[in-house]
Amino acid sequence: MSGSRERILDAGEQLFAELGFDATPTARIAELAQVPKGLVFHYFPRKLDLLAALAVERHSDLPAPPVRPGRRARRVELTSALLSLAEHLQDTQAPLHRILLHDGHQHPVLAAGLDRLHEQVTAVVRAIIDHTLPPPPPDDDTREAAAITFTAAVFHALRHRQLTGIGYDLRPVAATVAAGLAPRHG
Amino acid sequence: MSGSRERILDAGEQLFAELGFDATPTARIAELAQVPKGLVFHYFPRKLDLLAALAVERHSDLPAPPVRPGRRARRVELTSALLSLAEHLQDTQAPLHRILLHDGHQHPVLAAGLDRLHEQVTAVVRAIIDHTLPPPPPDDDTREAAAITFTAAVFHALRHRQLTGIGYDLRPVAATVAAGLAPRHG
Amino acid sequence: MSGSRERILDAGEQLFAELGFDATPTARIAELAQVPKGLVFHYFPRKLDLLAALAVERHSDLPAPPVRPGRRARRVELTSALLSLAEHLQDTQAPLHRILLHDGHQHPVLAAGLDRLHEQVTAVVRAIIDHTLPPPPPDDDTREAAAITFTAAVFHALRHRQLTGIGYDLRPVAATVAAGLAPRHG
Amino acid sequence: MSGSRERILDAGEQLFAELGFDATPTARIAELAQVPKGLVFHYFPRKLDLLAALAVERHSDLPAPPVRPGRRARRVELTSALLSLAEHLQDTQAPLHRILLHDGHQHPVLAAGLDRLHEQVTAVVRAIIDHTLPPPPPDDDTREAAAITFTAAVFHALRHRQLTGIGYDLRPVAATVAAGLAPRHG
DNA sequence: AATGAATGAGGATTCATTCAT
DNA sequence: GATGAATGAATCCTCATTCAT
Repeated sequence: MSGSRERILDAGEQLFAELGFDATPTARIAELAQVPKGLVFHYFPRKLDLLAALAVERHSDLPAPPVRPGRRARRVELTSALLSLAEHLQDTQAPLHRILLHDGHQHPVLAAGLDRLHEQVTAVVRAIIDHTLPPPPPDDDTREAAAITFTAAVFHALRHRQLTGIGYDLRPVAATVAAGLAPRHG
Repeated sequence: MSGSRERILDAGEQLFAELGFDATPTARIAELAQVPKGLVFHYFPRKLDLLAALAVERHSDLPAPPVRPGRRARRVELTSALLSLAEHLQDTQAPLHRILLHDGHQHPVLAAGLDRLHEQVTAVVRAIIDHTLPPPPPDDDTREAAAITFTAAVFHALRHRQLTGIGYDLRPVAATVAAGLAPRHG
Repeated sequence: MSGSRERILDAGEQLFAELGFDATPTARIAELAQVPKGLVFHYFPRKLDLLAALAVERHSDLPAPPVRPGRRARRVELTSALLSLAEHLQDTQAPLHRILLHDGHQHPVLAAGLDRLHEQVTAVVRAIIDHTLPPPPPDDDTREAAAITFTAAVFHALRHRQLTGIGYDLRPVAATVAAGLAPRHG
Repeated sequence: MSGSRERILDAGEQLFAELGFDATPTARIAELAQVPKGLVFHYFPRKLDLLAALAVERHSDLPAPPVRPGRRARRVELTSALLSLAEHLQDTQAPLHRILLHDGHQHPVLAAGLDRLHEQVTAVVRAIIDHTLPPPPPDDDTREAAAITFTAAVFHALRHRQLTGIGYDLRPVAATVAAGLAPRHG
């Protein structure tokens, strides 16, 4: 059993998330993983292979949307549910997410992981809409457009935080999306 | 007259946009600028100073929104105006914008430039709303929320294109934003 | 039964001939031999031991000279017989020969193998002279000198091909050697 | 004026000749040249560029054939002149010659240098024949064949010495070549 | 201001070899 | 005998930065 390989993946995940792929020396990964430098290359012939392995082996499904099903929802709850999803993502900041957002261009597998994450967030947003929007339900296109809109903004917020260290206020976005889902005049 | 300094800035702008800050050797900047390597450090003691100088000296105001004022606008034109703004930004891809999006974390001045760009885009979106949304005008908060929402999505689209090389479809976003601006039931 | 050992020798022979001793990683030998890396070192504690083993175990006698004994030969056949020997050697290019020519300095056993090969070629050339040179027979020294001369040139041709990939034209050499064997004025 | 560059070339020439290209660490070149490691790469971005530069900048014309023109020559002098050329080459062993013989395959420029050297040696041999062979002069083809034969053997002798450290006896070769140049029976 | 030689600290990667199982 | 994880020294090369002129 090779705990070393996992420790290397752990170390890579942590350091790539923290410093970025290019700025992380393999020596430091080995150090953090407490393995000799050569072992990193035993498992991952090139540094890039470690990055790719992370994208493949360390993806995790997004936690289920934090809504209480079966409860009668009101409009105001849509925005707060959306915001709590966003906050959750910003606070959690899964290391892999940071990596994908920062180094998604380094390898096709990373870009794929980014798309996957995008789709996952959209799915959760979709679910939130379905569970919290009071009837009548929106038509499919409207709902999808709303989900995509919020997802794009969430990604921007994550990236913004990564670049500046400051959270991005998504309340206006949640409000706009909620408004876009409201029934309109004929 | 020191055309050299400008040529160095030009070269840095181009290469940082293309390769990223870290991946651009100063030697290559000197080469592209056709100046000796030492001169780069004469004007910009550290590589980072060149990057910062770019953010300070090479920002440009966003072109005026491509709408014809004084013309009676209809709802459909709001989304198309928003989309043409987004397309314009994606197509133009000012080098400095690429730099800000990719390396905004390298220096406070860059983060500031990013905020500035954000505000500029929001201003243009605001103007588009004002010029193309048929009466009655939305209240200020609603308009602002819509502007912020579209701006966030535009930034995500720019970054998405930078990472994957593929344009991001903002039509659903424009539709949602437009819907969020429509008058609703009491 | 340890077919593994033979497969390792096969792989080493092929790769050393192709890439040279220094440029051949043991890992690649193991891979080609389809054995685990550790097994290579089980049989051959040092990489050099594998090379030496090749020189000892993989030498083969040169094929008999391609002449039909008992047949009346004419002068012209001497040069063509010499050339066909040379061509045969250049075309065959036994892996071990390539190894000896390229890495003869790595180990005394290799140098010995090189001498052995030299002697074998000389013997064949000697035989060709004996079988194809019309009477009167040359004196021993003359014949030996001719054999040595052609052998040296053959080795140069083999090495030339190894370095440049281009065959070396030995026709002038064969002609000179044949002329040197011809009876002269008192 | 950069004496450093020349010192690096000197060091490379010496060490490549002594140890071979692959077995010579650039660090050791820098050390011998008494320059910092980085300077080697300043002048020769890749190790191979240094090797190629040697082939281009360090070739030297072969010294004029050690014959005294205008003097009446006898047959015996042909063989001794050829041998003294060979001995001269074996003793001198210009570093570049060792490099070409050992690493001629590393770069096209080296292969070209090898051809050049071959041609130079042939030219000298040709000149020796012309100056020492008593009349009647041989026809052109015969002379050329003799020159090529001796050249091939000289190269073999040089390589033999490089591999084994032992000089190769070219007397039989010289004798054969001389015999091949002698006038024959019709 | 201008120049390019000089410097040396990394940094990725290779690879023979060892060793516990 | 067989296995592949483990080891770490060695090596090529990169690059920001300094500095003498």
